[in-house]
Amino acid sequence: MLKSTQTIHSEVPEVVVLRLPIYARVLNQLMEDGIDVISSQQLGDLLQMTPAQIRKDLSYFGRFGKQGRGYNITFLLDELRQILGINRGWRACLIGVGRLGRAIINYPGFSPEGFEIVAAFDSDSKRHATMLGNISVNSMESLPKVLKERNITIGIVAVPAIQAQMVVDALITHGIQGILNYAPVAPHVPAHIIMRNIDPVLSLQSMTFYMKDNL
Amino acid sequence: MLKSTQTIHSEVPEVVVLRLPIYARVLNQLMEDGIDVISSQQLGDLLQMTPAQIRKDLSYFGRFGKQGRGYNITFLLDELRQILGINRGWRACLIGVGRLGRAIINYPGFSPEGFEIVAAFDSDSKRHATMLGNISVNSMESLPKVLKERNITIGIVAVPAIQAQMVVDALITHGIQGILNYAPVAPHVPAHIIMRNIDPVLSLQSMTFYMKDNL
DNA sequence: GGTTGTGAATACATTCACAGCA
DNA sequence: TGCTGTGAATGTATTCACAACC
Repeated sequence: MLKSTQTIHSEVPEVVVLRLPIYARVLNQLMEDGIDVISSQQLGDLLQMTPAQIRKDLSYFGRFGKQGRGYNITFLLDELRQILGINRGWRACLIGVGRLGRAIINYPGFSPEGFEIVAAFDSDSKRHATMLGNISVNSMESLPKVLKERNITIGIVAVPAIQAQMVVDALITHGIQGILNYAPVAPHVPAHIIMRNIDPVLSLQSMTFYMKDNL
Repeated sequence: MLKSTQTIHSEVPEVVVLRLPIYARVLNQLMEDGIDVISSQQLGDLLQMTPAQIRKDLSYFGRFGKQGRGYNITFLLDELRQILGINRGWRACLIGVGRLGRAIINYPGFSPEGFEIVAAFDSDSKRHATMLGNISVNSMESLPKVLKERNITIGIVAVPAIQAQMVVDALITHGIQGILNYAPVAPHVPAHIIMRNIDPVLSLQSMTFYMKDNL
């Protein structure tokens, strides 16, 4: 389904990739609102960014708009979902089922977007074989087997900082391709592994820089 | 306690500010490990970044190192904590005490870093006056009064996407300076308000871009 | 020798501005 | 006319490379 005319730049800047899901989300909302077409100007107003940036970002992947008209929302959303790889489901496992891990399993935002947590692991044997919702907690020893059997490609890490590097190494050894890390530390990973860190404390600590002189 | 010789650039790039907490965290770890001095080279190895970037980042705020030796860890950490404003406590409130909000209140990472959630609010009256740990859930109407009384400057938003803009507006109206937003949408805020978004789904969706062609 | 701090150079990201098209 | 797509221009961030210093 490739368009023969489109030019795909070999290297898309990562900042651009980070913005695509934001575009996809707002387009999805617009679609639900029953809107058909939108210009980069209007999109920029909604997202608080310049129309030129939106057009430039999209131009890395193809020519999706119509001059004089704008972008067809359904079409553009579809293209973006394909580009991002979110037009299909992804299977993830959770490592660490303490308070944080249990909160993650109960987070209702993943599954509607196609991210399904289909296995959980913990190093504490007291937690093994207990159930969390409809998945059971496995031992770390069963990691290789379960990852393979269930075709899991994403690991969600919710263990204490001290264990994070070890867990990440194990995940990578057994074929995980992407890691969503909630541990308050940034483990080292080889270049072909893609990792995202969720770290609310770091966010707060960079906020207070701007707040400390007020009042 | 200002050093008279140091030059403080009037505009520090935001990317630099975002990295400072990362430096502070690793320095804290090194201090606990009993290490006294570290070079930008060693720090760069630990953090997977170039020594030049670390030196340049720090140079925005002063001259903290010693040629031929490196940085005294205790001293640098202390300076960074002061620069970031994390050498004192911050009082936050939580808005939205659904599953996500309750997970946030129970998150054990905030308080050791000086961020204390001292009030909670919810628009659902069935939740009012219930207790979460040792704080009670207040009505949205009491927001102005409670924020003022308890000198709260940070708002943590954990409401559904649809309510997020309204809640953020209310927080700003009543004097909140910083917002940590967990809602899967980026509300609009005036320039003087500093907001950080925590959005694991966006993180996953930008991950899959790099994963979709593997295997 | 070893390491910082920093201008200069390079690399990268954003914005401008306009030709081209519906 | 109205808007896209995109080279060129500008603005920002990173890295280099070296004088200054311990």
